[in-house]
Amino acid sequence: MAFCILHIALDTPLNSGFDYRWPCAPGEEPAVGQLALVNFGNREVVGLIIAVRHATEVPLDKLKDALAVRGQLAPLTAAWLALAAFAADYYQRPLGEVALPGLPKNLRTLTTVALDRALKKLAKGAPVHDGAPCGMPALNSAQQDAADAIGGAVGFTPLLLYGVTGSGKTEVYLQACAQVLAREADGQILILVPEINLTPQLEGNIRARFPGVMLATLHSSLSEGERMLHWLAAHQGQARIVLGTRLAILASLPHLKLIVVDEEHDPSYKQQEGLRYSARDLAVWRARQLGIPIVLGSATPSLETWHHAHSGRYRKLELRERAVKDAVLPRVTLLDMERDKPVDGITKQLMAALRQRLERGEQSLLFLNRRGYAPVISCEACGWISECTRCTSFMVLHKPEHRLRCHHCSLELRIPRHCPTCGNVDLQPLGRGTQRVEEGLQQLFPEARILRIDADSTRRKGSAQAAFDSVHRGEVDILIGTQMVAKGHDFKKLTLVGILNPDTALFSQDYRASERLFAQLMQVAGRAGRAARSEGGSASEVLVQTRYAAHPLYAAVVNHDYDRFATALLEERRQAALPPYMYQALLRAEARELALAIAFLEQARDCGAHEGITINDPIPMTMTRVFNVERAQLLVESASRPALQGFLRQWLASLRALKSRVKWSLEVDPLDI
DNA sequence: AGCACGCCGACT
DNA sequence: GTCGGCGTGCTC
Repeated sequence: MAFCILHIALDTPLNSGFDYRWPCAPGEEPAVGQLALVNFGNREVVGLIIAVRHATEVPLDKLKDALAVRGQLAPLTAAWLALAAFAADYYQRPLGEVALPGLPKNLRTLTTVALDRALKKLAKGAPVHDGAPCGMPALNSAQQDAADAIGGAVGFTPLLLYGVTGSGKTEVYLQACAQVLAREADGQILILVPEINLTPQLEGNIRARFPGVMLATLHSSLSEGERMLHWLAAHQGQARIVLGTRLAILASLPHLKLIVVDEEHDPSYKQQEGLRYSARDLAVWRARQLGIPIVLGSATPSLETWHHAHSGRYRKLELRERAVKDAVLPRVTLLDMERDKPVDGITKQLMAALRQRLERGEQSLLFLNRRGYAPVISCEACGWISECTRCTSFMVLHKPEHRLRCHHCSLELRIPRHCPTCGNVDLQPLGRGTQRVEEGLQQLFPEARILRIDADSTRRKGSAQAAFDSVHRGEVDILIGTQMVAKGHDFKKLTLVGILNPDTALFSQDYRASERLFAQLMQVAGRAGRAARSEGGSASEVLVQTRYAAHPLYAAVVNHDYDRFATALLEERRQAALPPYMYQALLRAEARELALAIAFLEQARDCGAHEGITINDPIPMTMTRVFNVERAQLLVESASRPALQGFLRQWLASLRALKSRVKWSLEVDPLDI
């Protein structure tokens, strides 16, 4: 019997290509990009055929026969395989580890019968939404120009859609989508959003706008069954719009014609474990490879994107006004905490503003990016503080649960009655989290309806949605929340945003902290005053409590001037030789003893040397210990991306050869250093 | 990563 | 005499 050799990528950390025999007549070989079921070790796994050959260097007695080829499924396209290969190469991981986890699990584990059933379900009539088409709202001229520029772009065209919150970026996306759908008979569009809780809103918009057009969503909270159905709908070209979070960048989209990355600056586009890819960067690569336009939308673009837009690599489309007529940007005022000492974390001026909204029946939002009651408790007598025994961090006081909790290893303790070192019973909470602010507010405004939204208050499934709904229905006067409340929601009756304690980010070690703080302040400020004044909306304002009212970042926030701020920041980065003027990779090591991790990194430092590459000294991570594991890292830099890529490839080979017992990993383009 | 094989301490 | 600890090494 004639056979061919299938070169198959498997989800293994090392050397992901394995050869298998497949009995078949000449001319009837399976296609590259098809999935195959094989015996690997003593288990059955599904792999991806990446080459079909007639010879192999593997000794014939080692070769096994592949068990089955999933012939009923169209092969993944060469373009998709190229994307996976690029990502594997760029992030220095084996191909199988990139390609296979990107596929729905059911595709890998399902019996052929179940797969056939799913395919039949899709063939019979995909879940297409119908309903009365609703018309496109009129765009202002800047929006129209932007939509036309996107819709009419030919070939690889990266566009930055730069517009303040409320300037109507979503409308621009939708109208550009309409143009592309109308022009490209079976064209597909990929829309990426940063978080799952933003999808329902946009999903509703898209369904209403494009009745009869199939929309598939891809994000981590789908059930496995749904995920496979949606993935297949995209893979077979039935879904013409795919809306998803970062993992959707690896969706199979054979007729992709436009990519939209909304809030492109958002850190959640960066995967923070396993394959640490940037969905935004892969999206740009994918657009270039396919020769299609890509829109990166943001009110506060990442400095990388800003840099490209100003060097001419990306085209900048700007929306200067809020889209709703008469809606103006909220007035931002700094409240100097040195002059107006806060009580219960709230200054007199902010308190007066809250009282005024209560009297007018309007809503207020207080933003504090710190959950729990207090970040630490301490003994005033001996100076003991509630440190985690497993991490380099503090145990946070959670008063409603009567617990101390470590936010890094989730160690929980009952609140000690007395100091563990000196026995003093007077243990004091230091600092202020959302729970404590909520408690203070209830005393200050006993008549107000106060709601706290943070990861603790929304632990149960669906409770976040329920909380937001009750705000929308006007059942809440004062909303207090962490970054969970900063994104996406338009609260029509909200006219006051108070920012309680943003200063810590100003003096952070992390050079990206100020960029992130600005984006966060703009985003949370954007929750206010979205309704038009002519529709009864009143002037809305943002009050920022700070001890550093003279800081240039706050001046830029007050003036809504991201241009100047970003341009100045970019110049600082250039002078300090930081990204985007420098390309970085981070080697991390972890061990029970810090010295072991450092020793490994020193070995790593000494076994690599290369022209144009800077290898820094190993340093312990800021949070050295997490869950009793000590961590250290080593930064590698180069002004040339290709040089860095070339170096990393050979460096990793020598690191593997060290056969160290220390657990290590490499991150390319790290966000947090 | 899994999952074997493999060589040394406490149990029916 | 076995059960099982997790150290080393392979998977076409």
